[in-house]
Amino acid sequence: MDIRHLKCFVVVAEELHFGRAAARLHIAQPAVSQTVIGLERELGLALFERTNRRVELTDAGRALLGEARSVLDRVDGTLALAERLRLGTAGRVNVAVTPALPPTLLTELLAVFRAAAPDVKVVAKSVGDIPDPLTGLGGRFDLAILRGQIQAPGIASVVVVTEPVGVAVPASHRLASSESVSARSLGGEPLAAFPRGAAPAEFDRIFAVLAAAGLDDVGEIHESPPGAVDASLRLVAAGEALSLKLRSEVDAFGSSGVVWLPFADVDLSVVVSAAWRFDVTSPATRRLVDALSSWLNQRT
Amino acid sequence: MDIRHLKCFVVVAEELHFGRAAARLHIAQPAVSQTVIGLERELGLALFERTNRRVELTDAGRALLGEARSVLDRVDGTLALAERLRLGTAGRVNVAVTPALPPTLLTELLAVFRAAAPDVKVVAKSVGDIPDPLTGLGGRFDLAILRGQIQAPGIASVVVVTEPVGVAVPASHRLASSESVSARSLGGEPLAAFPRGAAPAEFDRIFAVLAAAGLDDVGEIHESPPGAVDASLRLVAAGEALSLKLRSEVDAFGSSGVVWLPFADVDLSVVVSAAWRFDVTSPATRRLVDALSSWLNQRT
DNA sequence: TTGATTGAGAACCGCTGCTTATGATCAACG
DNA sequence: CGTTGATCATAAGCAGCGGTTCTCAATCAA
Repeated sequence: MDIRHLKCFVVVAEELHFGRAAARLHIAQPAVSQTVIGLERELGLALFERTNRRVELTDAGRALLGEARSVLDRVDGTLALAERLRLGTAGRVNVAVTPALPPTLLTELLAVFRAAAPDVKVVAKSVGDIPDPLTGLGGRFDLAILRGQIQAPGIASVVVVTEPVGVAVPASHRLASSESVSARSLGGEPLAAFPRGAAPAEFDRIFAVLAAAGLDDVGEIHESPPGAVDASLRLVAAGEALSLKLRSEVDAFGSSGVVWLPFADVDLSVVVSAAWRFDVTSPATRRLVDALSSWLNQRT
Repeated sequence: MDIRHLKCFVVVAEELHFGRAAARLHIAQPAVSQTVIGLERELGLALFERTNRRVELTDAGRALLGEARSVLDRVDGTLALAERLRLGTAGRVNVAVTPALPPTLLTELLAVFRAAAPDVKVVAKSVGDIPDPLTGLGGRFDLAILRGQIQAPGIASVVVVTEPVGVAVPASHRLASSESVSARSLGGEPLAAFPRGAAPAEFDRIFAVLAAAGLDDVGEIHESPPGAVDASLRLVAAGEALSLKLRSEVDAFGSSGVVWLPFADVDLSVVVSAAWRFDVTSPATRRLVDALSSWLNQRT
């Protein structure tokens, strides 16, 4: 049995006329006869009762018509799904996400993706601070949202947002009333930060910049798990430490015992970018990237 | 796209190995490659990611696998239904039924049919007293349950039950205490009966037999619609008339003001038979007929 | 490097499914 | 009652497709 057989059967059943059925199928009438006869032979059942003047469904034909239609419906469904997969309006995109992004960014991005392609299943997976998740993890990811920018052959990327790092200060602290702080003024203050081992390059870059701006005596460092922004900020709120943070991270922190101050003399910006393999991208990924870039343009 | 394509796709997806898939499909390996490639071309999607050492489903392949399986399931369902239709364990049988059968007979027969073939839809339709519903109504019926026996070429029949006609008498009537009645003793009594026009041959046969046995002055006749046994019996219960009835009809009549008496001198038996076209019978009809005859044999 | 494994490509061939032409049958109609 | 038209089935021919076998290319293990 074949889809061709079923299609032929269904159309003849609808027309009850071999000639018209043939016209609808864009084939000649004898082909229709042959196909129906072939199906009847294979099933061992008469599907139609033909007089030379009228064609009628047999009871068996009536019973099988529904089944045949459901097969064809499923086939159409399959083709439709293939179409959507091809166009990128359906599918699955695996997104690698680094922790410690601006707190609302991921949900914003997911909303953008959902709006652009509701039937695309976006699976965001938090990865450690891997230099290049796209190629590094056996290519299991289609898209990556990272801090910094990837420099690798075949990898395209776009900056999603860039936000300056400042200092989270307890409301009771002597610096809390300032407009901004200098690097040097952090001297001797206890700091809450992620452990150096979690992202040595980032860690060293930050303190190199601060040192260059005059911070020579770094105070004690309270380590919190990477990505655990709240843990650091609770220490700050308790007056136990200062912490390098994004303004949005402080804003998102519920309790109000913390003040965010920009640096006056150094620029510690966090750049968040999206990256994907430029050569091999699934249609769904391509569509998400397009949605992302048009969202960025529109937001200027 | 073709069922062959889908089957091939599903098997390869299950085996993740073209050679083994070919073995399961009982074809050579290149045919499997060609078929899968053909499907991928048609859909415009890569379904598998092949290294020479490993075969994996792509995301698109994973998404389509379920669809493909559901198509194949429906196809299997269709073939299974065809099989059952061929064997007669599924289908539809149109049964022509004459009114005025013994009251419980039809439900008994339907129960027998249901037990023999639960998935066969038995549609009983009451027809007037047509001499031969099998051929007379454009052959729309597969089976007929009738009074009397059909004598027609190509029609097979079997007697289902035969039951004597007696007289339903009001409990207060002078005859009510008799063991039986003679034809002559009905002389002058008002009778409740179906109108002669409903079945002239039957009507005339009955009264000819009664006349031959000595009934020469038939009383007034109250007509009830054919098949309206209760209407006649209510007249009897009210003492307004006698009525020719089957014992089972009187037994089935709820109220108890009616007595059934057999005839002492005439034999007015109702024969109920099932009839079907001997040459063209659908498998389901054949199965029901078989069930009926084995039920009759077993009931001896 | 060598051998084994595995998927893809090439060449061939028979079956199948489409075509056109024709036949058979029945209803409608003059 | 023969004729005509409509309709489905059959016949014969041809092209394409799906299968085969043989072979190659790439990769991994030894």
